[in-house]
Amino acid sequence: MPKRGYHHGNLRQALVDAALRLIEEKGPTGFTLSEAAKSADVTPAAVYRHFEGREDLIAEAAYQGYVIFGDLMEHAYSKGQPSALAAFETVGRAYLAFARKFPGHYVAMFESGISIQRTPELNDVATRGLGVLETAAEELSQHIPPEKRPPPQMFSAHVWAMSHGVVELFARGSPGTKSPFPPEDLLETGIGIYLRGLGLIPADEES
Amino acid sequence: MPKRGYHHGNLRQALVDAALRLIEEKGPTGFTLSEAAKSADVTPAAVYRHFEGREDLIAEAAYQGYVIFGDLMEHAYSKGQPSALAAFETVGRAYLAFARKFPGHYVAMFESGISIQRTPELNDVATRGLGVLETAAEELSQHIPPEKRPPPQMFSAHVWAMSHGVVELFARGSPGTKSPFPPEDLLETGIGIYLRGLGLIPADEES
DNA sequence: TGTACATCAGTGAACGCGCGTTCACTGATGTAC
DNA sequence: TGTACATCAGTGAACGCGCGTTCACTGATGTAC
Repeated sequence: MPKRGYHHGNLRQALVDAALRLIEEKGPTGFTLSEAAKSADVTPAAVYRHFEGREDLIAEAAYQGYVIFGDLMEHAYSKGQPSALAAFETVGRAYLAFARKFPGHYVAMFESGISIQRTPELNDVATRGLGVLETAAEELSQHIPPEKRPPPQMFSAHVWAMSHGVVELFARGSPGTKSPFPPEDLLETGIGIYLRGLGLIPADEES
Repeated sequence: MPKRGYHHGNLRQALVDAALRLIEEKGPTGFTLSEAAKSADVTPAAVYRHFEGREDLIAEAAYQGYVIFGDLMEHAYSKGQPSALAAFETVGRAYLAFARKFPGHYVAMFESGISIQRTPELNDVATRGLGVLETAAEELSQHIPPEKRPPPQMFSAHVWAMSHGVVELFARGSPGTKSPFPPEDLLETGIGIYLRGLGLIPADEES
């Protein structure tokens, strides 16, 4: 353990971590600056040494989430290469994996009300992660028979929507929205059926 | 206008309406009991004549939402009869229509953290609305070639997830998640492709 | 129809609480000589 | 190596605020006779 002296040593990151933990537990609005400070063993006023205020702290948490998200998506994308289909499926799976593994980040990113355009840096990093999904969709799109090829943006919007829906409804402990299926399976089969509808998977082949 | 006397006349419903307006504008946690009371031209304490407290007021808003939701879903279902496919598609469209037309209710129902099991009445009415989706899925499921027939619950979970995802990401004004397509089209095409993947729509037919 | 009275929907003051934010401060740490 | 000093990360007290909730109350409304 780091020596606990008068100076914290890495308070900035400790506050972000505390915020993420709180956001994960109580939702984006259940989190308070004071509680995050307390959780880092520090006075609320100390937060202002490192952040402009409450919003700024959440934004940093979201930022870090987008960085991880972008890395995971890019890694998944390249892992599936050179097959456009494999790359796309791996990216889809990475989306859910991210939401499961980093629920605090996920909430900070997509449910905290933080605008993606808050700063240019935030916008950049967010665009990168979501861009991977769009790139994968675009590439896969080339393989779709032209007569049933939707615009790639629509394509990726569908997949994003289904992924997000599965996360929100079934991957979280929201009461009353339980499903007898694990979210991984739900997303996997859902995307599989969708891709079959696009003619990307033969009708008799399981993804 | 109702005469503004000492007694309000219909304060209970006025409070629910105010709550719905606030929830729609500021999200489920942005809403406060005090503000709802002020918005109904009444002291915060007056709320306690009609509700047990803040939670109870939100729960009533959600309850009323589920009632409308159930009615709309049932109506859509019967309108699509006797074709299982038409019924299903109409129900799907009704889902989005509800979210668009009653955003306050939608948020109160699915994002406020109110448990569906809060009261038996709430549970009943919620189960009814969502049950229609499941029934429609089950029925349509009969027409799916057995070798690619998923369990009906999985089927309806997919559709629910995509619908919810479209609502959350594209039907609301969440900044940064704009799509060049109207949510109606997104959902319509998304479900269409999905159904084609199940072999429910011939490959060359547009829904 | 008029009067006495019970009901009960609202008031208004008060409460304790935790919030985000500010401010002057202190004392540990790092640097210059 | 030792000392003087600047820096700056934290403290702790204070603020004003709006929140949800309680309470004794008041006075309009509805009812019984």
